[in-house]
Formats: sequence, structure tokens, C-alpha cells
Amino acid sequence: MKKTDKELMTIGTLAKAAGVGVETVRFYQRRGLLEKPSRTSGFRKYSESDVRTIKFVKRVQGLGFSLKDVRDLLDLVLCSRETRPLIAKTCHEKIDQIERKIADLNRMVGMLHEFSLTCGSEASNDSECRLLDCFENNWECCEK
Amino acid sequence: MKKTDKELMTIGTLAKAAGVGVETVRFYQRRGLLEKPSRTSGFRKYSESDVRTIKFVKRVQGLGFSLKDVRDLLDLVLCSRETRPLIAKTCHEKIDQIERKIADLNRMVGMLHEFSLTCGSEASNDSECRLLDCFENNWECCEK
DNA sequence: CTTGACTCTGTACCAAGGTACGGAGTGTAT
DNA sequence: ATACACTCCGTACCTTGGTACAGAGTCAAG
Repeated sequence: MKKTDKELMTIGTLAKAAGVGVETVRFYQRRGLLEKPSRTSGFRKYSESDVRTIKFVKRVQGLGFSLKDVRDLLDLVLCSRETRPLIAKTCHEKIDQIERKIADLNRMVGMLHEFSLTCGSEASNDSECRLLDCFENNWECCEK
Repeated sequence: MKKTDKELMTIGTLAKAAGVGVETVRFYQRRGLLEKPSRTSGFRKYSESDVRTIKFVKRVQGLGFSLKDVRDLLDLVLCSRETRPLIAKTCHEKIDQIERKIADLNRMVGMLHEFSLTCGSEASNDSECRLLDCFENNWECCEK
């Protein structure tokens, strides 16, 4: 394998490096998550930055965001020069979205913790085991 | 509309109260997220607690959990008497799962915040706009 | 110059989580 | 007692995020 074109790699190498399947790479291209790569005689050629992009996608996705959301984030990077005025706005929208999620998750952890203490022990009586009541009160009714 | 059977409601009323479609209710029943309801002459009859269950499902789902995960949580409530020994274990698994998610989300917020400061302002130069670089270093490289 | 591993495009399929539809039964208001 | 809204069940369909062929071309080694 020649090392011309400053370290460009083929789709299989990229896929392995990023920990996904070859078909996933092509799928991400169709969805606009990866830019159309250069080609040498029909074959796609990728660089290290494509590896990072894919790992980024997988990570953000693992946090509960859709591919559409991931694209919004990637656009922050890809279009920074032209769309700079939009960047702060998009960032803050995402931040709000994430912070609401975090707050909700934190309340849920508190509730589960309390729940396991009161209801997971042998000493508890059934009337206290009201997970859904906790939820009704914004996950907070367990802090009795 | 009669008010016998202490306020039991029909599937459409339940769906509207919970903010979902009728078909979704039947779907949740098939998936075991709602217990099989009592029937009056063929029609399903639901109570207020079913409204709460559905709202719970939607909420937890909105935090990025699958219906399977939601079922695990619901089982904590529904089976508390029989499966008490399992409760603490399941709770702690969920807590760990949620806390990992929170930690990742927190790092991401920090990164986005920093990113909007350095790159969203007019004063910045393009070389600093490296969202993906931040990611590579566990979302922390922005705290320069 | 052939072989084997790799790539190409296109289409088909999969699981999750619903959503919609057809044809029949029900229930209640007028 | 007839209309009209609602419900029943089963099946088919939709979107998201992939995954798996099939049939053809390509590359690099031996």
C-alpha cells in the first residue's frame, strides 16, 4: 500500500479505525455527517479528521442525541467562518437542552437512590413504594 | 357518559389525558408497559394511575432510555412485594447508568460553553474553532 | 496475469417505536 | 331506532439508524 496523498486511507481502514462498519461510513456520508471524500480512481479516500468525526458522532449519539442533532453540532465546526453569528445561538440552544436533561436525570438519580433505600430493604412496607408518585412531583417527593 | 365503576375511563379519554394516541396505548399494552385493563363489554377501562404510567414512560423515554429500560423501572414499582431482593440491584444499575450519562453531558456542556466563547465571537480566529479536538481530549481541552 | 482482498452502486432488509387503516361491534343522544 | 362517535382486532405501513447482499470493478502481490 502506497503512502502517497499524505496518509489518506481507504474506507475499510477508516471504518476499523473509528470502530464502525464500512456501510455505516457510507450511510453517514448519505446523511451529510461526513463530507464527500476525494476519490482516487473511484475509491473514497479519508483522512484522520474523518476518524475523529465518526468517533464524535458515536459519542454524542450515545448521549441520546439524534443524527440530526449531531449534524447541528458538526455544522458549528464545518461552517464557522461563514455562519459565525449562528454559532453562539446554536451552542446555547444545545446547552439549554442538555442542562434540562441533566437536571431531570439528577432528580431521577435522587429518587432512585431514595427508592432503593426505602423499598429495597426488607424493613420497608409496601405503601412507601410509589415510584410513580415521586415522578408526579418532579422526582422530588421521596426527600421526605 | 355514566360515572359508574369509580371514574374508569375509556381508551380515548386516557390517551388524551396522557397526551398520546390511542394506538400508542394499545402498543404500550402489547409491550407490557401497561397492565391489561379491565373490560366492560369488550371496551378497555382505565384509571388515573394509567395516565401517570404513560406520562412516566414518555418522560423517562425523553431522557434517552428505551422502552425496555422504562419497563425495568416500572417493574420496580409493580413487583415490589415479590421481587424486593432485586430492587436495590436494579436501582443501582440504573443509577450508575444515569450517572455516567450525566458526567458525559456535563463535559459536553463545558465544551460547548467554551466553544461559543472562543468561536462564536467576532474576535476569534478560525484556528481556535476545533470542536472535534475538544472531543478527542474528553471534552476538556477547551479549559485552556 | 491471475488470485484474493478490497471497493463500488443500488437495493433490500432489520429492530425500535410508533401510526394508520379496514371492517366490524358498541353506546348513547336525540 | 337511527346516527355518529367511539372501540375492537389484525395487519400494514412509517421513520430512524443502521446492516447485508448482489454483481461489478480495482489494486497489489506473487
